[in-house]
Amino acid sequence: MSEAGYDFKSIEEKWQRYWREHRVFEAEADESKPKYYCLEMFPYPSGRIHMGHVRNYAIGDVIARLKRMRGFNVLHPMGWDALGLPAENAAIKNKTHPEKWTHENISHMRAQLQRIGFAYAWERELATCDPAYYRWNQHFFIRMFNRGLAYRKGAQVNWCPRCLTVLANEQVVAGGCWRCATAVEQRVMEQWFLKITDYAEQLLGDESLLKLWPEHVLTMQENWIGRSEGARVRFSVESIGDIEIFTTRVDTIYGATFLAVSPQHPIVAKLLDGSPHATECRAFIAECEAERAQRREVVEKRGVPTGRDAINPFTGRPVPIYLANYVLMEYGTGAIMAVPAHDERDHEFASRYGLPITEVIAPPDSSADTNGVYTGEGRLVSSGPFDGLPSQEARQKMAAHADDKGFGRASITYKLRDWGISRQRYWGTPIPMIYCDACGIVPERFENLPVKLPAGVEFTGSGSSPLGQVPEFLNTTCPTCGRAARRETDTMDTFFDSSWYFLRYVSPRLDSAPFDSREVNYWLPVDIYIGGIEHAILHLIYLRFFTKFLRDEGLVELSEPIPKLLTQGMVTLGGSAMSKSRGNVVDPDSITEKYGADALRLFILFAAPPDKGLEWSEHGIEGAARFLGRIHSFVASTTPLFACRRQGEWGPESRELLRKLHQTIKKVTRDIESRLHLNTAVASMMEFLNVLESAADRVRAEANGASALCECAEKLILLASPFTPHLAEEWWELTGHSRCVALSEWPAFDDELAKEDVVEVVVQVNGRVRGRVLCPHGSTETDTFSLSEADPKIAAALAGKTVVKRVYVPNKLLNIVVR
RNA sequence: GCGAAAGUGGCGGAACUGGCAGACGCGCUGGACUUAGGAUCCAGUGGGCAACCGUGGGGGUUCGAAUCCCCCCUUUCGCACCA
Repeated sequence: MSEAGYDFKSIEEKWQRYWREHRVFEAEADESKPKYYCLEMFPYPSGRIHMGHVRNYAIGDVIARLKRMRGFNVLHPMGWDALGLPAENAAIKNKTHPEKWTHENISHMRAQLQRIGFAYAWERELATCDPAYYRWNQHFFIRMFNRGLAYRKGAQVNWCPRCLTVLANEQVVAGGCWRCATAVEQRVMEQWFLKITDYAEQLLGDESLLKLWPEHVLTMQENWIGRSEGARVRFSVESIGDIEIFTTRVDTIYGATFLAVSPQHPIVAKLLDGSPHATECRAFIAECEAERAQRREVVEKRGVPTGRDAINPFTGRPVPIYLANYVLMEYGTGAIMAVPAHDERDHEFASRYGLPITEVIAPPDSSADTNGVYTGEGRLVSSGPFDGLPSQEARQKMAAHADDKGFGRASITYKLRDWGISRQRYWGTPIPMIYCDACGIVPERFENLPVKLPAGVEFTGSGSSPLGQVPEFLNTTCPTCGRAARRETDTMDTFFDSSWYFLRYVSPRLDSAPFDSREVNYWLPVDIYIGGIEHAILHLIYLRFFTKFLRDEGLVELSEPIPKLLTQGMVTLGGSAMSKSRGNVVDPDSITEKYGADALRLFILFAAPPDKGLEWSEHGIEGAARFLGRIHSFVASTTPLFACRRQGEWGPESRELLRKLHQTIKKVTRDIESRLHLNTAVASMMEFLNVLESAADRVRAEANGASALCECAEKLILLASPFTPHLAEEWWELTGHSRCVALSEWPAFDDELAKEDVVEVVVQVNGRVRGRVLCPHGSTETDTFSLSEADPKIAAALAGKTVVKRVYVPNKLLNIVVR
């Protein structure tokens, strides 16, 4: 026996074995039953399970277990996001192969998860590093290539000098690598990209199908996609050509007093050719490059004149062209029209260099203090034929005008860029492309997949792609012409792997296809997806994109795979995230060792609602263990009574207790199923136990009291079972049940039984509580008022006053307004 | 700077649609049992002697506000020259 008063260790082992041997949580498609697909984000096998995982998976486990007891055919799988950098870094450091390191971590972490008793369909476990899995990554990649969705281009990329690889824009956080925070450099490399931008509009539009996603996640995605409506307009430059700009405020174009071009803009070379300012410009470009390489934060706006002018097609007048460090090559067209009177950035630049500021928008409220810049809307002035138009109308007319005259058009621009997936690393999915001198870039044949990662690789960390150093891998023959050819040596971003794993779970061992469509049609969509908020943009945009691609390929019927999302909050200790560097990590194993898995699960669910942050507390878990000990004692004391059979009516004490029981069943059910407030579900079970304990002696003393106590014990065990499954099984068995509790039916609540016959109505006088009266349920306002007048305290508050008004909320409150 | 969310006892948090603020747990105080108690059980626990006062601060709407509206402060998280 332990401190807890029950031998959790052997109880946990016993039931974990039982569940495994009886395949209790394995899932089979069954058209005769409604399905429920409960999914949690699979972990990266870093080595150990941490508290964030425990919380994430405990939340999912309660939901999955409850749904099973509610009669659903539940799919609740688990797997491993098993490719990625840390394995390779460990390989360099420890001279172990990434595969070995990964598999050892998986074994350890699987055992940890099993010790916490999560109800997973383990037979469906998958790992993305398995060639049988990543084969389908390659398959999908080739289909994307064939569809024109995967393409190669030389691009300026984010390069992490520490991880020695390229990072997607999404993986650059505040100028640093998302994994190691090393300052990211810019390099130009040939890369594979996926045309996620083709789906920008759908990704936005289909947000309407995601009503059960947290609002802020959708907002983050919208901001990330960054749709802007505006216009593109071409300014001509004598003997050079056109410079196209993008603007959302074409209504201010008459106020454009200069053009600002990114130093990286391809036209710069032509602009400088023969320009007297070429030397200064080149120096400026070099400076900007140096600054960008260092990723210096918020630089002041600077620039140099190119000595050339461009013609504003609306006014026909020339404006000087500047190179400016605040114009991004990656967004829009890499060039802007600068309107200092109506844009703060342009204003700052113009003020610095003494450029003219021409006001063309009159604010609706002329008294508005604009500090020299008015960025709002208004009526156009000094804008030729467009004078007097309101901004919005002017934008339409001016875009149409540009279109008519052939120098521009209305246009939509997105912040979202194509997804760069090439990684110069070993431990990822090989990109299944072949370079043939005769045929060019050719995909591997489908029947030759998977292109497997070669075994004999040296992990030196020296920089270039490890796969390029393996001749047996690198050298191949062209699938088209049969001549000698070279393989692509880059591997895929691991977000590719996790973009479709939820589909693989439905048929994880299938060899002939990535997934069985019948199974997909049965199990999908995912009914609830639970994971960390940190994936709000990356993973959760990619998997939406991927699903739309698969739909367009005819492989799935869905547009959105996950209609309901729960983002759980972080687990903190001392107010900050647990991390090795801070030295504030609490290891789940040490907790299960000391208090048991059930206490750990219960506490982590009780301490805060799932979507909020959770502050870890060792004291808190003691409270959870105490609660379990009390149920254990109660169950033990009730066990001998289970032979009793009820005869006749419940006694008054029993009736009262059963009322509380049914109120509790109602609340627990609702809190889990509709509100996802698992913390209050636990609280109401605790509340019920408090009532149960204090009433037990009185109840037992009356007729049928023993039956009432048995009823309470039985239902309480069922309610607790999703939270503390091992003890619940043990109690269930102790009280004489043969079928395991995990497969038992969730208790139904009886509204009639739950209803109070007598309610306490709060009586206020002028909004202040002056007393409480006991009334029969459903009493009228008049009856309640009469009762109130009889109460001495209330009567005192009413004495000498005139009742002006009464507000009555049946069964709850009576407010008497007096003067 | 922009955007979003949140501020409730000593602490984590409850209060679902505007209707008893502080459920439940931790901690604390006192007591019981005990060789012992960091076990268990019982009682108490927002502040104030009271009337009363209390949900970050100030206004407002309402019979009634933690909840709705306006202004301010603080914290957290996103985005951060996106034209």
